[in-house]
Amino acid sequence: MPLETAKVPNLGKAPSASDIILTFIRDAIADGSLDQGEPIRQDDVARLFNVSKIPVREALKRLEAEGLVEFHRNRGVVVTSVSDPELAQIFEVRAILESSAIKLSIPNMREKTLARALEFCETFARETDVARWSELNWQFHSCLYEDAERPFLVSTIRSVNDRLERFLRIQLALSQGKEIADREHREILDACRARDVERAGTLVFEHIMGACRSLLEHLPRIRTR
Amino acid sequence: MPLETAKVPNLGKAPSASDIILTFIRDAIADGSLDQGEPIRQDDVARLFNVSKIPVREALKRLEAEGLVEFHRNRGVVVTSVSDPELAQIFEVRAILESSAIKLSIPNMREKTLARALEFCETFARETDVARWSELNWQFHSCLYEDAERPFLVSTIRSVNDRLERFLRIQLALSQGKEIADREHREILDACRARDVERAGTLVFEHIMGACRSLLEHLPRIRTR
DNA sequence: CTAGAGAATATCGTATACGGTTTACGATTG
DNA sequence: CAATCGTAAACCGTATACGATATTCTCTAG
Repeated sequence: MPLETAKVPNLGKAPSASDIILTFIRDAIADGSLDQGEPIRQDDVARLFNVSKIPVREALKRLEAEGLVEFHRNRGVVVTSVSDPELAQIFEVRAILESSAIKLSIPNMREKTLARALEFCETFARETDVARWSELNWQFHSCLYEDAERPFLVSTIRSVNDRLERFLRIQLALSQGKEIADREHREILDACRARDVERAGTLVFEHIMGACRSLLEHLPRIRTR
Repeated sequence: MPLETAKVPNLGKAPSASDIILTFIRDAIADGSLDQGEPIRQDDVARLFNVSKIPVREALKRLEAEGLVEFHRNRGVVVTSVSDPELAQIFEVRAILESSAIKLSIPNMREKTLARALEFCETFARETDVARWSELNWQFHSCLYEDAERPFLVSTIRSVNDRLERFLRIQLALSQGKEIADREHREILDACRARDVERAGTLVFEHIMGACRSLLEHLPRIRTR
């Protein structure tokens, strides 16, 4: 009598306290509620979740490895500050990886994928809630890389994107930010339809570096470094 | 009276217990003393260092974020297994990033850098201690990317390399592995001297993917996945 | 009123402790 | 004898506790 294995909630994969806290802090950095340079008090977070510091520290250690926070011995954890040149370099790595991904993807790209990408593109264009733009933007991008069948490449891109998330949200919210993104998305899609590998790669590269440029132009940075 | 801030050993960053354990376990995975799939018992490591489990767990959490180990809730931590396709994808990302890095580097490459690279190249060729090959190989590669002045790109390459470290050591130890690497290093160096950006990029890409191929050919993998 | 010493406070890093889950294994039953 | 069950041991995740370090406050000397 095999029990209905399908609909049983999988207890084995229940997230641990540190998993939940990890996601919470990562999101808080992404949406700007934790600004760069801002300290993260372990006891505060622990109290917030009614847990001890230990799962909090474990979550923070993972975020440290992801580059989102920094530990300062005996002084505490702060959200990593990103200087302009660093920001440009992170965008550049993203551009390198994403343009490679789309080049690998196009030769295998199915009609169905093109249709889904168009769908995401239009959902993005229609969405009025600023908070969701970045998420829909990612759906469009990652959809295009799916047929490359390179999960590791995509997850690497994802992790670079995580570092940029807070800035991407700002960039899209800039005047024209979303409109320009939408226009460029459609051009990229056209190149994919035409199976023009080189053009698509170049467009993706420029799409990303363009976002970087407009961000740097509009960010009045008063930071120390 | 600004003291030489550059060369003062930064006491503020004295390594914590978890830092030391992190390096220890990472090295153990790199040199093969911890094989893939092998469990890492928190209490054992703690006893080894005469500390509690807590710094051990924090180190493991960082290694989890680096992709070197996996937590299985209530069952323990194991060294991440890498399937053949995954391995190929990691090598490919490395090839993409390193070929881009050298292309960005060559236009700014100084004579001094070329001289240093040649030095590393020859030290690598002369070295007889298998254990040091991989380290010297990295010195040669990273030296070539220095003039790109892209620290983030180089650190991204470094982190991809960390995932491959255990396999790179195997690859270099294969018959002819080191000799082929040496020959290709010299070709790459020639292209750099000639400032031939495209050729250098292609050579680096092929150098890395070639290592990947020879590794996959010679790895008799009996793993489940 | 200011600079500096010293005490009080906040926060950190880690040890110890413990309940909960998984694993190993011998007992039990069909 | 094989399969299942029950129990004990091993191991994990997290709470509590505490010494160490950093920071802030207070008080005093100049």
